[in-house]
Formats: sequence, structure tokens, C-alpha cells
Amino acid sequence: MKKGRVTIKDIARELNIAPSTVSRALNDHPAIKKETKDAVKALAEALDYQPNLLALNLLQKKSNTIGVIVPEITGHFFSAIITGIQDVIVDSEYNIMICLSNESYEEELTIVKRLSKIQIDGVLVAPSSETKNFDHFRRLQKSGIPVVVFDRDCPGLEADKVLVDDYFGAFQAVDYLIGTGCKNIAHLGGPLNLSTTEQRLQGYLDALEKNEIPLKKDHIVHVPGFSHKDAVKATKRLLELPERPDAIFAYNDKIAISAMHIAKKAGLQIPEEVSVIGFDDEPHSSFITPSLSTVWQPVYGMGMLSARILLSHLKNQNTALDFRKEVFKPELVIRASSREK
Amino acid sequence: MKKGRVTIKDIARELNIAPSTVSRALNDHPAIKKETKDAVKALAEALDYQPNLLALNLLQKKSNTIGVIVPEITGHFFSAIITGIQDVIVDSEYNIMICLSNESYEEELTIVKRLSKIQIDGVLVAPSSETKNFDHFRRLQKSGIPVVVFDRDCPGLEADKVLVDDYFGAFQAVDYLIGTGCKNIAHLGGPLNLSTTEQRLQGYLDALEKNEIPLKKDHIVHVPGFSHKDAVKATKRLLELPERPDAIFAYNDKIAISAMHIAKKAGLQIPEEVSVIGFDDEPHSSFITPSLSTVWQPVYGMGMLSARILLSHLKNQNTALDFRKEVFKPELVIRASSREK
DNA sequence: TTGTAGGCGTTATCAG
DNA sequence: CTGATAACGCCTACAA
Repeated sequence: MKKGRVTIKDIARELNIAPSTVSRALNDHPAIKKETKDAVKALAEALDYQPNLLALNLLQKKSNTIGVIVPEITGHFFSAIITGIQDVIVDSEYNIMICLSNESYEEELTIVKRLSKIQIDGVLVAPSSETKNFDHFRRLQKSGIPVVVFDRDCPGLEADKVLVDDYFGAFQAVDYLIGTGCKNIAHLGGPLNLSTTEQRLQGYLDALEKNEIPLKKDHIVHVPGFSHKDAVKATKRLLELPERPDAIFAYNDKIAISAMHIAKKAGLQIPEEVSVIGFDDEPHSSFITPSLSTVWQPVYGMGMLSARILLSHLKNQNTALDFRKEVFKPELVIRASSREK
Repeated sequence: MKKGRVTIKDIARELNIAPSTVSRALNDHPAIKKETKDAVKALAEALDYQPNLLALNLLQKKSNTIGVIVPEITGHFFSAIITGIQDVIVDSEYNIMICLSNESYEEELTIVKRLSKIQIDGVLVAPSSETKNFDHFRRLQKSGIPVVVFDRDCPGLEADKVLVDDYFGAFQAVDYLIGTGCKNIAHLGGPLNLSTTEQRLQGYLDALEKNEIPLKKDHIVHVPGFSHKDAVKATKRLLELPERPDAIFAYNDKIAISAMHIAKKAGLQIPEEVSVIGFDDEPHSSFITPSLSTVWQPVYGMGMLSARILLSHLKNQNTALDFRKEVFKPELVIRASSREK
């Protein structure tokens, strides 16, 4: 009785052949007699032989694992993206290691170092909201590890990117609000420094300009973090303005919902007195009262595409510099928190 | 110029010493002269030497990775648990591999096989709602891999368990409803076969019995899956009953919110005509209208404790059979979807 | 205090 | 068609 798992050596000894023959038989090497191949496979089956992937990893100098770095997973957005990634990767030989940066640049750095240590084969990343410097990703690329950026762009970083046309979504939303007669549209922006924040703000600005609505600077308030408290504070500031906004375009549903909560508490009718439009179309956004108008993003599809792009690099040893940039179109979803046109 | 990363051999050659000496120096072996130790460490630093964990894995026959199996992550519940797990594990030498079973027994089996193949060191698992047979977990245990079960119990499986007293939470909720004058309390149960479904149902039943309220069998409807559609269908069945319920205790917030949605659509006042209490206390449950009464669970803490228990096993090589069973107490959170006492 | 040799499990290369 | 050997990078007896 041998201890531990069976190895090809065990099978070889049993069959009085060389380990290398066993290895070839198991791998369907063309130059192996059918008989021996069958014999080996039969015994392997009988002994419940499991190849030792750890040994393979060492030999091939790769971990057969890809890393996924996201800021958090408690919201629906990144969870859905990850589900999309997962659904693609499970059909490959790769394993996924999900890492949470908690929106912290420091933690993101630590994660990258860790992934690099375990010889990760590829990385999918949505950078933290603090991340301004992308050298850690460049270091990965230099050591031959393909990096695919999703959702949040890394300006200046040459890599594959799977993004959403946030500008377009924001423009549509604000343009719609204007179409319903809103004149004083405020923007609850996301954390500064995020590409998505930037893009959505720009969409807001351009929609105003296109409709010749003068911009009021104090109608733009950036929510520093993703907590309810931050959103509440920002909303209160808006509602206490002398010229109270008659509409709010929020960076995302979470903030929009907090804003609606505060507005309702202040006795304001939604959408009669204040219209609200969010971004993301989280599943529960249609269940709140009034149901939230928002901008839908193809989260699941983004996850799948990101994973597919990474896999193709991994397969083709594609060191080529032909980075892909895929931009999904979001869609405006009108519900009850905004007025009719 | 050598290609690839630096190894201890490179350092050894450079310093004209044996690789084993380098290894020992790097690991602070006591029997190494301070001078050589310093020299080695200095050169290692200079050359940016990174130990090859893949080689270590093979040597130690372990992957330094623990697997986390959950049914899904798009809801808040498991995401929050995972965040708790992650926050504990990052401080250890282990990596986490998160795997989604999609509530499927088949996929769970596949995952377990995969984890076993990559020589996972330990497993944290919340079984799928389809899983009735736990032999795959037993197989892991037999091969020396500690298994910690969380949230959903595996009856009959001897393993560490981190659970919530679902019975207690359900009992409290229903008892409260009765205290507010509800006489016809229905239960929207979870998928059959889940320990949590079972426990919450039992709490419901016992609360009725304690208050001497006769049970009406058709007031119990089990929602087969976790989709909105399933919940809607189940709710409609309840509301069309000749003796319409004046309260609904739902398996979780998701179902409760769907139910409220339907009830409101049907023109029913909540909580005046129908009280609703959910389970889980998802973050957005306080933002819907009316805000949802529910049962809070210490999700983050459960994640942390589960991870700590697993780590302690890993550290102590604890093959011992002293399995821990930790049961957290949930807390009733009363909001606006239920009446005052 | 340090060097040598062997092995972890697998595959690839080169013989035979 | 198959066998022996070396190698992946590191560690750990055993020797010196």
C-alpha cells in the first residue's frame, strides 16, 4: 500500500514500463502502441490516477491561473461582471483568483505583487478609484503577463480594454431630462479620478450645452466615496441650494437611490418636483418607489468579453501590441423617477 | 545576461557558494555565518530575487490556496461573506479561489474535482440548493483537506460549521407579526432541501403554534428558485387565496421585495392590509417603500469566522475530529413594512 | 559552517 | 515504438 496519490511512476512500475511511456500514453502521443496505451489508461483509471498539476506548473513555469482584480463585490455591478468572466473561464483550463482592492491603491499594489509571485498567467482588472499610476500593470506586461482592463479605463496604459460608453449614456440621460422640461439639472458625480466619473460628467456637460442650458457650477457635487453617508451629504448640499435643482443625474443607482431617499424625506415629489436618473440598472432599482430611471450596462457581456480577450492572448502567446478596445453602448431605461416627455 | 527570473542558483554562482547555502541563508537557517547570510541577502535584494512558489508547491505538495464555493455572488449575502473571508485570508500566506456553483449540484461536483486536482489546501463551502449528497466533501476530508461549511448546513456531514440560527430569526419575525395583530400569516418559503428553508419554516410553524394560531396549509408556498419570476408566481398564488393572508413572512429580502411589489400592484396597502417581513437585511431593503422589516444576519462576521476556523486547521495540521459548530444569532429589524405592536 | 546528492511529478530530448 | 536522462527551482538529509 503506497501512501499519497498515485503517480505515473507507480503505473510504470506496475506495468514494467518506463514512466515516460506512461506519460506519453496518457497524453495520446501518436507513437505509442495501442495496446500499451490501453493498458496504461486502464490501470490509470483503476488506480484513480490524478495528474499532479503542481509538477506541471513548475515545468511550464505557469500557474494556469488568471487573476481578477476588482474594487469590491458587494454591489451588483462587479459581481455580475465576475459571473460573466467565470462563465467563460470555467470552460478553459484556467482557474480564477478573485482579488478585492477595496478601492485602495495600496491594496491593489499588494495584490499585483502577490499575483506576480504566484506566477499568474494573465490579469483582468478594474482599477481602484485611487489608482492614478499604472506602472504596476506595466510591470506585469513587461514580464509577459497580458492585462485586460475593464469598466474603468487606465488613461495612458496600453492594454486591452473593455469599456462602456459612459459619455453616451450620460448624454442620453441628461438630454432626456431636458426633453421632459427640466431646466435645473444637477449632477451627483462619482469619485474624482475615475474615468467613468469623468466621462459621465462630460456627457452631462455636453447635453446641457447642446440644449443651451447654462451650467451652474454648484449643481455639480462629487460624492467622494461609495457610502450611503457620502451620498446623503452631497444630496443635502444640492437640495439646500437657493436655486433647487428640478432633476438629478447621479453617477450610479446607489447614489441615485440615496438621493431619492433624502429628497422624499424632504417632502419633495418625485418626479414632479425632482426627477432622478441613475446609472447601472441594478436589479432592485425597478422595485423601489418610484422605480428608478437609469442607464443599463451590459455587465455580464462585458465580463465574458474581457475573459475571452484574455484567453485569446493566452492561447496565441500573443505578445503582439495590437490591443483591442471594445466599447459597449449602454441603454437608457426610463421608469417612474423621471417625467414623461 | 540570463533570461527568466533569478534563482538561488544564480545567486550561488555569483557568490561562489552552493545553492543550498543560499537557500539556507534566505531562510535564516541558524547554522549559517552571519557574513554569508548578509552577502546572500544583499545580492538577492539587488537582483530582485523572487522565490519560485511553483517549485515550493511541488515540494510541499500543497498549493497554498484555499477554495471558496458559493452558489452565486450577484446578491449581497454571499458577496459580503466572501469579503469577510477575504479580509481574513489576505493576512495569511494563502490565496483564495472563489468558485460559483450557480446553485447546481453538478457544477459543485465539477468544482470540487477541480479544486482537488489543483491540490487545494482547504475548502470553505456554502452548498448549492440542489445538493443533498455530501460525499464529494467527505472525499476532500479523506484526502486530508479540511472543509468548513457556512450558512447552509449539510446534515449528516461531520465538518466545521458556521451557521445562523435561522429558526430563531424566523420565530422572532412571525411572533412579532402575531403581536401586531396579524392572524393570517403566510410563508413564502425558500427552495426545498435547503437547511435554511427548513429552519425558517420550522420557526414559522412553531411561532404559530406557540400563539395557538391554526396552521393553514395553503398559506405556505415554496419558491422553487431565486428568480423574481418564481417569487411573483408564488405571491400571486397567496394573494388569490379565498382567505387572503394579512401578513407574509418571506424566506429572504429578495422574495419579500418581489412580494411587496405584487401586493402593491394589486392595490393592497402595506402594512395596513398586508404586513411583510423578509430575511437577510440587504442594504437596499431600507430604501424601498415601505422600508422592509427583516432579519439581519452577521454576514461579514460569518465570513471572517469561517476563514479563521479554516486557517487554524491549516496551521495545526489538525486532523483531529473536534469539529466546531458556531451558530450566530440573527436580529429582527423592524421597519415600515410591518405594523406597530 | 558549508557542499553534495537526491527528490518532489511531469515532460521533452535523444537514443536505441 | 519505448527507455533512459535531464530539467523545472527549491529544500533537506547526509557528509565533510
